[in-house]
Amino acid sequence: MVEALLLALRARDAIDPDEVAIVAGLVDEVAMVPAKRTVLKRGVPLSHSILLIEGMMCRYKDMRNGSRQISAIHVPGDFLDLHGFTLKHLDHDVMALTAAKVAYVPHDRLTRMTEQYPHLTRLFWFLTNLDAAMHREWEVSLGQRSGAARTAHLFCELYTRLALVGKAEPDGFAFPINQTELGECLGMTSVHTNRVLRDLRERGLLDFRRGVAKLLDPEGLKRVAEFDPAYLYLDSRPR
Amino acid sequence: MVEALLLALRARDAIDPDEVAIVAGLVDEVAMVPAKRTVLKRGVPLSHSILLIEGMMCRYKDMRNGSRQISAIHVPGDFLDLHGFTLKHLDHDVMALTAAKVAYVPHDRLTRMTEQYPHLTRLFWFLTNLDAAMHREWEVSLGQRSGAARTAHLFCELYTRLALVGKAEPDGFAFPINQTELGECLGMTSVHTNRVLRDLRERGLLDFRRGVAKLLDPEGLKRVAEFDPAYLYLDSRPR
DNA sequence: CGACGCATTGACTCCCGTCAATAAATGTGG
DNA sequence: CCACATTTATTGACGGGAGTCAATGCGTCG
Repeated sequence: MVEALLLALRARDAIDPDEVAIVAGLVDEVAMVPAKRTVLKRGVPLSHSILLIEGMMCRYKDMRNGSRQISAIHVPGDFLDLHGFTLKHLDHDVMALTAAKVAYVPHDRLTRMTEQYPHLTRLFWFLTNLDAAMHREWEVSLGQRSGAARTAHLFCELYTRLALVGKAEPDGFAFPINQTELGECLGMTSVHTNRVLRDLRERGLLDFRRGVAKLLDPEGLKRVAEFDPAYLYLDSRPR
Repeated sequence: MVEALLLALRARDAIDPDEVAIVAGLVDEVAMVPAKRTVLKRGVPLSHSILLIEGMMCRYKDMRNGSRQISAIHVPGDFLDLHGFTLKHLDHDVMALTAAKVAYVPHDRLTRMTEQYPHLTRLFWFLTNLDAAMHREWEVSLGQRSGAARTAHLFCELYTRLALVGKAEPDGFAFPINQTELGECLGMTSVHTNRVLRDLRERGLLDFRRGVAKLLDPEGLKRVAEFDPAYLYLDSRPR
């Protein structure tokens, strides 16, 4: 159940067998979620956090005019709302992009973890700081990168993160999202997203169609994106 | 020394006197920093976190073409790099916008805090989650808001945060930043920033000149910005 | 007083949004 | 398996917000 989470943690620090058991013991129930379902609404008091086991989800905020900004994409092994443990309610919504499987982690178990297991506490704290690091990189994308570079960057990031939990193919990955939603990640309209995707395809960099991403030229894509995975903290060291 | 931090914490949860002493005891040395100085460089191993006592700073990332994105502004009471405690090195730089006063908090003291004081640990964890919430709101600004709305939003946010630590006047606040740097927060060039500021001034919403921001029409500014302070979590409750 | 940083403005360009039409893919019921 | 509806992708035409380049003005300070 927590295998993907352990892969993510082990990429950042050593986890001993006791800790594996404790992490596994955090999970209460497991549930299935249909695609497109909003699973967390802003402002609602929280009593548990949700670990994504299978599928993909996203965090987003809606504007009054109907537009939407997606602020993060979630892959298996990610918590959707570990930050909700200390925030107590969210400032954003979370929605399933695909049918998904999730595990519930009651906040009282996390509280107990903070009382008894400081190293795991720091690791979980690290996970929320990693979320923030990704948010910062998205700020850079939205503020400074061109449409094409920002699109390329998103695909580089997702490839890296999915590969870490064994969900990527050698040349690409499944990314079941439409162009409207992709545009909502990138701060672009679906029309412009479509044009950017055509441009990247014609340049032999990326082919994204029908929910499948093929990295035609990974190195070229990284170059266009100015992608440096340092912000993903893929170095195992004591935390 | 830690008064502003305590103001920020008390706005979010009750702090008992023992905890005040522990927080005060986290601080090691205090230092002055001249304006424009980069105080933290990405990638450098960290052994302490830095609390901002006086002045303003920012987090930023530089692009290869010389452009820069500022991803956060810091006010007194903010940690510049509390996330560095678990990340161990930063993914961004931090620079002083003004002359500033900072306090060093050794990581080993924070580690001891995680071992002995779970409630304070959760509060400090909360602070980093608050950073992430602000990053998310900036993503929304950069992705969805127009230049004028995003500028208005930034000033609304800063007014709220500065007022919380007693650094705002009734009708505005000191914000010692030039239009180039302001543009780097907003993902715009300095030229366009200038035009947006003129527009907001002519509309009677905001007057920002020579490092001083006057909110001419706070309600109108909030309306233009679609500013909802919920993401700043200004509700005191057990964490 | 002169140098420098910063602010302001104009002219021009272009990336990207808007509006709209059409095609292609997907789903659904009979 | 077909007919139809719905969603999604694609493309064109047009306009506007924001970038670029460049000139000028202004405030500060050694």
